[in-house]
Amino acid sequence: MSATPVRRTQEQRRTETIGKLVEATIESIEQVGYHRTSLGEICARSGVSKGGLFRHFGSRLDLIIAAAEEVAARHSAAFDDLRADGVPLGIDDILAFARARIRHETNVVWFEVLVAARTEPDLRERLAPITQSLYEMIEARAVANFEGLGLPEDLVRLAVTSAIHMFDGETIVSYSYPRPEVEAARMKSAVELFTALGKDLAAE
Amino acid sequence: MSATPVRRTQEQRRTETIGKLVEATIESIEQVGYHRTSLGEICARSGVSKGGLFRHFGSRLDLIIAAAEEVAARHSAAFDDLRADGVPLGIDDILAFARARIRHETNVVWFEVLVAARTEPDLRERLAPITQSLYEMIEARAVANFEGLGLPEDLVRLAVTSAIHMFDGETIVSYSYPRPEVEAARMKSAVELFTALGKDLAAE
DNA sequence: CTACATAGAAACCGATCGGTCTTTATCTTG
DNA sequence: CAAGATAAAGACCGATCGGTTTCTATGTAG
Repeated sequence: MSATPVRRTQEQRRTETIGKLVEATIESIEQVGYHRTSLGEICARSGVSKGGLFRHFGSRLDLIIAAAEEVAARHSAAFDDLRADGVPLGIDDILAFARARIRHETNVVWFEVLVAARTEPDLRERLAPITQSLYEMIEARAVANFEGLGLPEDLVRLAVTSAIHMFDGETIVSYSYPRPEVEAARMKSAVELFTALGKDLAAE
Repeated sequence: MSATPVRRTQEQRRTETIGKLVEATIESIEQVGYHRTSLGEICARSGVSKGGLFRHFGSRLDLIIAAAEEVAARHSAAFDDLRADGVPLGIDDILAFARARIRHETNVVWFEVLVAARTEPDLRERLAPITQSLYEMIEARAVANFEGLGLPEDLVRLAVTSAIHMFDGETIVSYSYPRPEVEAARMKSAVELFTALGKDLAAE
């Protein structure tokens, strides 16, 4: 009957179990939403028992926060891949990247948690710094990308967050009312608009 | 001890109770969110018993849908008030109106339900037509407002929905990460951008 | 190998969920 | 008024929730 008598250190067991729990939490929020992501659901998906769960996380909230941090970290990692060569990107590439990340399955975790945070003070308090540092990271990268082109930094920040918000709203609405043609047209227009805007400002 | 022996017709009792239930549902979603809006919560807020609730609504979902429809109807009514005189509005007024409606407390019901719908097929199916007709109403009004200025209808629709999505995303993020100065600057820039865009297109 | 600490399993708990059922109050109809 | 229909109350139900507790398995240190 064997079983798996693979010998692992305590540290290995610990991090592996934590990893399985966080991954299961992300997947569960993706697939069944924030509120149906119960501890039972997470345990079933991860194959970890409640006892195991509570050894590493003091509450459901702790696990949710860990999942949110992991999602933010993945966004960050995607940025690293994007500008690995250090060559500045065009506005079209940036918008395409932002849109793809926002529409990425992992990002629905962000939407779910963000909306839940509105009415859950504990969650909101702990999510706020994560949200803030995620935006700081994004904006800093955008500013760095356009460095030396004479674009006002504030405007770069405003433009990039505005585009993100637009894709956020579009994505959320598209779950219940998808309009692929309109969404494609929006992407096209956004590229044209922001490109023209960039040229105008750089020309000044 | 009296009580309230006010005589009402069955129709009056019916519509009054339904109204109280829908209103309580909207308030509850606003204040405690979609998922904590339980039947117990709704009954407590409305002063109606579970028996009374289930006389008029076959399930929690039915009541949620009724609340969503009411929220959409209120958006519609706000439009009626806005253009009561029939005079076309400027882009600044339109954006201000859109932003105010999206940030209005009642609209959080829409966000909550929209996000919940992603993972609840029953809700999504029934919310889809409501969402669609709400957008059709909004876009039709926008198109009507700019009639005769030579603006392509598709572009008007695209612009208005894009602005809405941008304010949607901004609003949702602002619950956990409010940035009043950035949000004000965004509004200002949006007005300038869309106004310039409108002039360019009308001039063609 | 022993003693101890950490990791993990699983039964268990009170509270709350959406929904049902039985009973009572109120209104309508003749 | 009486008889029937509709409205509303609230006790009740099984399922599930987050969390606790008890107990076992596994790794670590001497």
